[in-house]
Amino acid sequence: MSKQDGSDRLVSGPDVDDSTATILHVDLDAFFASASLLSRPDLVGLPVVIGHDSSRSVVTAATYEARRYGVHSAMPMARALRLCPTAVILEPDFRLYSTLSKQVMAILDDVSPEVERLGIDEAFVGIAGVRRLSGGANRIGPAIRGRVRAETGLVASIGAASTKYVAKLASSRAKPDGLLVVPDDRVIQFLHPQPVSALWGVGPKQQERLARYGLHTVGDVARTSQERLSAWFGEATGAHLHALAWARDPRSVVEREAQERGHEQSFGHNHTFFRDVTDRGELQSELLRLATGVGRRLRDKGVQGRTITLTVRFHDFRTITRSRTLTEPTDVTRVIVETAWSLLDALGEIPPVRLLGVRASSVQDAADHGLLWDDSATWGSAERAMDAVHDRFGAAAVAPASMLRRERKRDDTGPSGGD
DNA sequence: TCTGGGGTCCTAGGACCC
DNA sequence: TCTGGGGTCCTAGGACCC
Repeated sequence: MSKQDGSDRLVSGPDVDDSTATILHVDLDAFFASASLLSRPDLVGLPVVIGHDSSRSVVTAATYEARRYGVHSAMPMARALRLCPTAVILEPDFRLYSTLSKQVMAILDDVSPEVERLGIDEAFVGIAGVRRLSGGANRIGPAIRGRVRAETGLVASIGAASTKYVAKLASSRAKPDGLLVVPDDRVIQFLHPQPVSALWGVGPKQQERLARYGLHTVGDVARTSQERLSAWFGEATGAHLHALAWARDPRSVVEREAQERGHEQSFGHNHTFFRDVTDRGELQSELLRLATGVGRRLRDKGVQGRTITLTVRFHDFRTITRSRTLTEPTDVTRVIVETAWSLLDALGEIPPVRLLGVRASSVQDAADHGLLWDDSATWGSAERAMDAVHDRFGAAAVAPASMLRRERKRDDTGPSGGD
């Protein structure tokens, strides 16, 4: 993939043939960092890193100035600071990001009815249906970039092609602050020289495996038969790699399952402790806190999960999961936390714990359990009542007693007090 | 270098049923 | 008596993406 610091930036001129480029991929440049700098103009031009200033934190986002030092997202904060000691660290402000994201998406909705959001800072826009009225990528692209800049102060880069995959790849090469239109007759020459990591789904591990077979570029993969790729990497992966290497990507815009379903397939929370934890009670109360968040989100969405998964990461980063599929799907915190507790109990003696997680999956629309008069139904209505109070008076108003105790304890130490 | 938190998808093995 | 093959569900782990 691109080097993320803009050093291999590629943009197209106004005369490139845009007749086949029916899909745009719009991606905000260094979104969290740029957004945070809107209220800190004094920091513009300096290396700025978004994240928590604590030893177990990682970089959430970095400005291009910081990236030039080798800093990138997901990098441990300690390492980032070693690479770039002058970096300014800013706490993320997700409320601000969400507001700005909605503004940008609204601009895209203005451009075309075919907009598919991908996370908070990117989207596909299908423009086949609007090109008669609004022109092709060469006109719409700059128009979107201009509006985003004027109305939000943010910078968007845009890739355009006939497939989602190539459009997304093009936007990453156009960064920062660029537009790259890739016509169909130039797709192969654009695609094949790129490293295999440019293939969607190829990360560090897969890259290593491909290298062992002498495959280093997308072209190398393209010239390998699908049968051979499937034999080496498995049926699905082989077919996937071969298709992408020839720029075959049949997905249309707004064909995303979650978007059609209206909700995610799973809901989970996890938490990394500031220091490793051995105390059973502390583990249990953290599970309660996590399960409370999960239950709340299920009820908010009107869905229920049938499989509860506990994740435990030990001090040495070894990570295990244990799951249980319930006979009935649930949105009841009590049921979720008791399942998580029993999964934890079943582990017996365990090493010090670094992270705990709780996730509900096999999610379906909430069933009508009105006829069920068991404990969980009682708990369910109690929790719904609590949700309502929560909505009116805020999080502190209602919480299980053991959580309140825990929150007080947290306030005592403070989030960075431990390190 | 010492690794966040939100997710998705794939693989593989075992249980179970027909 | 010892045995096949397909399908589905569940569990665990892991890679990957943003």
